[in-house]
Amino acid sequence: MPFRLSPPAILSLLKTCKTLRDLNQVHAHIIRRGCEQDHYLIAQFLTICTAAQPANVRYPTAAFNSVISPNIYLWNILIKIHCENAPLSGCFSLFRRMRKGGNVVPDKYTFPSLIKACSSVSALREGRVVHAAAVRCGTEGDVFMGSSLIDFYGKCREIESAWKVFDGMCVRNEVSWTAMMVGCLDCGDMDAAGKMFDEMPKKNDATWNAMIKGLVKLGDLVNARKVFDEMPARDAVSFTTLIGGYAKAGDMAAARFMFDQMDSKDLVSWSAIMSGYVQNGKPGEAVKVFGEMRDRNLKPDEFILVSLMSACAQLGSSELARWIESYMHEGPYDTMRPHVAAALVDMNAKCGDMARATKLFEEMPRRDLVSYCSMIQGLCIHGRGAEAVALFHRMIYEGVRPDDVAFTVILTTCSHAGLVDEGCRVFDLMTEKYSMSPSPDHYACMVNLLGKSGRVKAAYELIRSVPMESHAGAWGALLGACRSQGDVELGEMVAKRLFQVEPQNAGNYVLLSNIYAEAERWLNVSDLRERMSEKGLRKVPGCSYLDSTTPA
DNA sequence: ATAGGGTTAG
Repeated sequence: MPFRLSPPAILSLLKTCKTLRDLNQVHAHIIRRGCEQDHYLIAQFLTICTAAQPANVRYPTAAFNSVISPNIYLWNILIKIHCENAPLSGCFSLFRRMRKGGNVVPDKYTFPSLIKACSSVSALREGRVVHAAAVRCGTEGDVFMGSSLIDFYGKCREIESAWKVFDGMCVRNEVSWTAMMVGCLDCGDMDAAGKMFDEMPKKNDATWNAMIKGLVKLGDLVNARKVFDEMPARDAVSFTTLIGGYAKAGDMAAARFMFDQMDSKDLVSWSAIMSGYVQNGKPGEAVKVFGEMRDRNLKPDEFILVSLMSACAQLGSSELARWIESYMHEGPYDTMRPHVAAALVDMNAKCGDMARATKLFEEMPRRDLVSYCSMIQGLCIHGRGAEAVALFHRMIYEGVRPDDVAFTVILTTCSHAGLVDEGCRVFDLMTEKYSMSPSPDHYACMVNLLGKSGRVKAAYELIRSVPMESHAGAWGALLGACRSQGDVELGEMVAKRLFQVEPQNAGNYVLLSNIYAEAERWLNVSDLRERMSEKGLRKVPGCSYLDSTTPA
């Protein structure tokens, strides 16, 4: 390093930094030039450090630590960096360190980042401590402080506290009003939210978009669209929110219409339309959108690639899977991030490469619930039920708590593989150890499991005790089991219940009719046919999987 | 330098 750069030169060099290596070089210039105590330069350095390496708080912290007496400006930056990238405990120890020996007084810039860190993990107690500290420092009257507190209490579902802050503020702006309105929306209080929306003196894009999101969340797409249309200037967020709403409602035609109307699509909107297609079982469309995106020379981000991998898993295309993996290998993608790693495992398992899925799974730094489920399901698909059960227990042993989806996956696996005892044990585990109440899907799995092994009576006893309105699927599964076991008496009983719960479902009539037919009780068969036509029910014609891929 | 709005996996 032959030159001694002037501080302004260092600063302009700093702004070009991309990698840790670049930063190291600039840092060396700072030290060489003896600028380590230059507060302004160090402040810029910390900011750019974090922009380049968000997860790495050690480097900016080290640079900060070499400053002998950092001013409040520097402290605030470092605290913010920790609040956005490090565990809450670290943020608080830094805050304590500042208060004890920092020779500085926290100001109105110090607290909002701490509050935000608390709201991101719903740490109510800790947030109250910060609130109290801010009051002691006399900064509670600041608009930023008030707005972050409203957001915090809203996210912690402490709406009364949020109101108290809101009402106590002497100056409010759009952010304060919007945060309060979002608090009302999150509490499901649409009336209060609507009142806030109408009464607030000024709205900006975030306000309008928050209201659209609230309506979308309620499933009220008509009013969401109305607000969208009334909005003075719709931006990418407005479009994307509505696209997400249409996608969740299964209306991909409307989602696509919105998407096509956007004149400046950003990565998030591309991600939203792709995940919409994936959610609605249209993986081919998702892949097509990905192609359009690449035609425009846009670089996909991790969100988009996760959706693409999910689409690939649905297609089961090993060629595409290999392409995606090599594509990601060449780019700046972190395949160890939980969502990405889980998607990779799932894609490989569903595209037939269990060896690759296993390798990726075992190489993960920490295997999370979703990756475990992907692996268990993969083993199930490949007929390796016993290994799937073993993996499920390893997951629990590793301290990962199964949720309802995980239990559905493992129970389906047991049913698929005919592992009756194992399935029953898992079901007991769910209800006893984890005290979860089984969903209709769980009951349906158990009914299939017991039914397959001929224990239709046991299946009947299991679901008789739970309210049947919510368990039509399980009763349907039981009727199917009665059919395959040829149990006419139980079949009749089950069908009678189903006819009450789902009078429109022709499938139940057909199943019972088949049970009668197999028992050669033709009178009952024709009797049932008559009842069906009286109700105007017709069996929906079945079609093969191959036919269903090319719908009319 | 600080606060509010949209996208990801089983």
